[in-house]
Amino acid sequence: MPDPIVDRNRHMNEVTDALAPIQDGFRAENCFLFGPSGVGKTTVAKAAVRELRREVLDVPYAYVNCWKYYTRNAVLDQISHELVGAAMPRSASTSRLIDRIKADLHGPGVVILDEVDQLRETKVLYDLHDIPGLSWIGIANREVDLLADLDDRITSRISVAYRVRFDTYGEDAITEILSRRAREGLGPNAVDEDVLRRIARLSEGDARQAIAGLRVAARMASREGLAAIPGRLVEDAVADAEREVRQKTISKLNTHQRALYEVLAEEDGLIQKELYARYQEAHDDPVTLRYLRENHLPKLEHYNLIDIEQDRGSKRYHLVGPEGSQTNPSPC
DNA sequence: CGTCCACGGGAATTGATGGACT
DNA sequence: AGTCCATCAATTCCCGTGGACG
Repeated sequence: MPDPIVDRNRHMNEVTDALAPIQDGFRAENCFLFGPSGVGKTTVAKAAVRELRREVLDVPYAYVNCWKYYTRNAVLDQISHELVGAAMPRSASTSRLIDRIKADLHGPGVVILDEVDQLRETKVLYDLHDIPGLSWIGIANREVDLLADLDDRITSRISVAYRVRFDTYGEDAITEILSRRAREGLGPNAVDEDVLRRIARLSEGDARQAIAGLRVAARMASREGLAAIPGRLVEDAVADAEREVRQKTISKLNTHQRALYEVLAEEDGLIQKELYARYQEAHDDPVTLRYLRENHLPKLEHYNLIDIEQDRGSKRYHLVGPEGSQTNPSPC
């Protein structure tokens, strides 16, 4: 993790400003970071908190990924664990968790809510607001998603003083990011500036993807016994990196999601009803359509494994990704 | 219109688990 | 130790809404 974050000074300053009141012992301003993936939102949020903790020792903080912990209870549970570390019996009631956090928190504290737009129960934002001293940094892809979901009662009580927009990284910035990584991880001359630039260009502003590409390229080169990364590996490396990420995602799917995925692998472009019918045959313990719609389908979409095309009254589901993807028959 | 499709709110059910009560 | 109660997450059931289409 590089210390000065490439090209994010302005963003860093805004978040730092939002947190500034903590240095005087007050509650910080809530702030909200949004922008596409791989542009450094999470990195900036964490760095800002780290910097704050350097100034004001022991400011309690917690990091919660709302994609993973999406219920009110799960979020609060996670916070109570991280904020003070004290273990609480699992499955404590929400109100007890809140009391617990209130009791443990003396003075200001910060919570980073990553992927806030994935929260199912936005009420939790209100809960947090109700805890003296606590403030949050919300992270999401698009601003509208969060605001649309909050109901009025909540919106009117919670103020978000800072909204920080992250734009896509340009090629230069990505190249610079890669260059630092390469220098620190691979030595001073392992990679040509030119090669880095090509990796950057292929990863469309997504730093995470670019870094993965660099890693794969380095691995390929060292496997060939080379000290530097030759340009000819770039295309393959980036494609491989994408495939790797994808494969990893697929391996994490549960049986329902996998069944859906496999149905689509056989027959692409089904509408919801058809997809559900096929899924029911493919899975020996199928869940309801309602539930699929609420959970598994959005999940697959979020993982960027499927693509949904609006086709008049219905929706067509497609697999996303490199054509000619080999179906990997290895059972896990 | 009537129908098909999809969406999503909300109530109800089930099962696990921890705590209180006896 | 045994019983009962509360809470939570996961899941299902029921259903009104709304767009598109013939």
